[in-house]
Amino acid sequence: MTDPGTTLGDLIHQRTADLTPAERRVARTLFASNLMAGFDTVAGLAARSNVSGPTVVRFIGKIGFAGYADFQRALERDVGARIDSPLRLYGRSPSEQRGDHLLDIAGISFAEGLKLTFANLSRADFDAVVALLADTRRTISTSGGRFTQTCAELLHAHLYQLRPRTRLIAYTPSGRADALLDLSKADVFVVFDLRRYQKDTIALANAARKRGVAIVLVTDPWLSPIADIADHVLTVDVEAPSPYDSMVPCIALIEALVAGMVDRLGDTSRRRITKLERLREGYTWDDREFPQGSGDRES
Amino acid sequence: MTDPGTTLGDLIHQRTADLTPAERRVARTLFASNLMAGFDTVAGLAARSNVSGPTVVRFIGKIGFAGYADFQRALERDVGARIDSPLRLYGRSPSEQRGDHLLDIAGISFAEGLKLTFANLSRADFDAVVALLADTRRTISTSGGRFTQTCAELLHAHLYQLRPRTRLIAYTPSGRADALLDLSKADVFVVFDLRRYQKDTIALANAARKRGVAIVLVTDPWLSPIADIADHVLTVDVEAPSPYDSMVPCIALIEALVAGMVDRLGDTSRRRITKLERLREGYTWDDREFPQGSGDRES
DNA sequence: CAAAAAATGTAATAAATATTTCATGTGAGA
DNA sequence: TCTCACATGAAATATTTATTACATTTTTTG
Repeated sequence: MTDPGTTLGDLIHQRTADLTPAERRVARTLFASNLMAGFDTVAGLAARSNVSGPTVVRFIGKIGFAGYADFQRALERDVGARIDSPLRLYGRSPSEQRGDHLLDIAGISFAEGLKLTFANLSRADFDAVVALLADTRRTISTSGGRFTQTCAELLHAHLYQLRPRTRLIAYTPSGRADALLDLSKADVFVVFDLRRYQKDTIALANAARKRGVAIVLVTDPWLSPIADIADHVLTVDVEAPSPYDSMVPCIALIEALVAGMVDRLGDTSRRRITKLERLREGYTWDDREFPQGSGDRES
Repeated sequence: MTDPGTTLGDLIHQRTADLTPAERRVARTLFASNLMAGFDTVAGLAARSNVSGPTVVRFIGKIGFAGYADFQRALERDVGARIDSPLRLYGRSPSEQRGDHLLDIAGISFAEGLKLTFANLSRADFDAVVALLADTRRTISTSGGRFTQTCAELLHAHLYQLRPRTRLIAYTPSGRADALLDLSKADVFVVFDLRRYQKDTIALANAARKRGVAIVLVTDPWLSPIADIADHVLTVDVEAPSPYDSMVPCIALIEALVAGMVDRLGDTSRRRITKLERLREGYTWDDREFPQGSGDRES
């Protein structure tokens, strides 16, 4: 059965490559429910995933189980290992808000989210993406959704500092349409898609795929449908101490990618940065009356 | 089905009095396994409890479920709500145990920076700022520098969701000039200025001061000159595992402020969010086919 | 653009499961 | 000791469920 030390989630992640699109949808619903959907019947899981029963069965077979019952038994052990102790479960009172100021709670929460995110990021994918981004012959296009456009902009700003041939796809229907025209096979398309996944972003990614570009997806652990067609998927946590999702881990990932690129590009990028700053000194409208600024990055 | 707020465990405990000895054994088996045994079949649970199938069925009926299937669905939700962070934490294939990958170093570094930032933030200033931002009679203007404009945009996007009268000052000379015209005494001006401090941002803040607005400054521990004239100063760390400064703690602070506002505004903001989402449903071209996401925020 | 291969769903089937019925066992009170 | 109410399980049954075989659709490839 499963190796000791390997969780069911890992197991599924490992075999993701061999899965067909419909089967991947099953994997997605599983992840989206913390695997809880696996306790449903075959038909139930199939319905939730918008696939047929046999697809679920084939999926279970592919990830290495003899049958659905076998899978459920493994699931029971897997989930059992991760559930809180009974004392915690039934002992906690509703108003057990240990902790004082919101800032204390938020600080811990953010820090934990970050650690989790970075611990679970695939090293292989991360390195591969850094390599892609550091390949200065390719053009890098970045894009995001309503909120995550911010992330795309930040990544673009950094990339722009480090290398030529970077492009930010404007978050407008026409901007996105135009972008498609220019995509060619040697390009890289970095797309941010956190829940709730936007249909138009998915459509954009699909169109990009057809043009043969390499697709890098940054998404949450529930996995955007774009994961099906992406060459590399990087997942970031979105848990936050508020009803909203957090972009903190996503921003951290972006900065980590940039750090990786700096390592890799070394002098090449350093020279470019210097050049850029010279240009800015001469041409920008700001900083003109106060020309003392000379550091790496400005705010 | 189960009452909201009552866990399955509580439910069983409540009905314990009505149970026969054999049925109580079933309850014991369930508790002994953190309810996990409930995912077994009727026959399986019966065997584990040393009772017969019918006893299990009668037990399920007594605690208020229509049938075993009904019980299992409830169990799924109950356990799912309490399970530890999904698949992570233990995950990761054996070969990639934490080591010296950039991601390991970056993860720790970011987490530490966050903890430090939040530990050192002034509680008083934080609360005061939340109060200011939650005062819906005032108009809130946000602005930033070349890089930190991103932060201003993010804060603006959140504020806009939560309350009326918010304004993002465009990062252009004319945009900033125009902004000054509209600033009045009852306004709040939130400005981001991380090193290296931009002269034009400082000038903008000075002009705003003259008009009598309340100034909230977010800066790094070295303090932008704006600190001298600001009403409230919030400092965030900028250390990063790269030659660049990090915006991660700054983003986290923004999200914490938003969390504070949600607490404070409560229903008022909730109603606004609902209204906004209704409007969007009617008018946007995206998101129509993917309504499954349950998160409040979209990407 | 056609042919081949792959993916996926439909329908049939076999297995298992939950549930009901009913007989047996157990203990309390006359 | 008898009886009655209740608890419990064995066996039968009706239902649900997983699985297989096959047909249809979609995608890939030459």
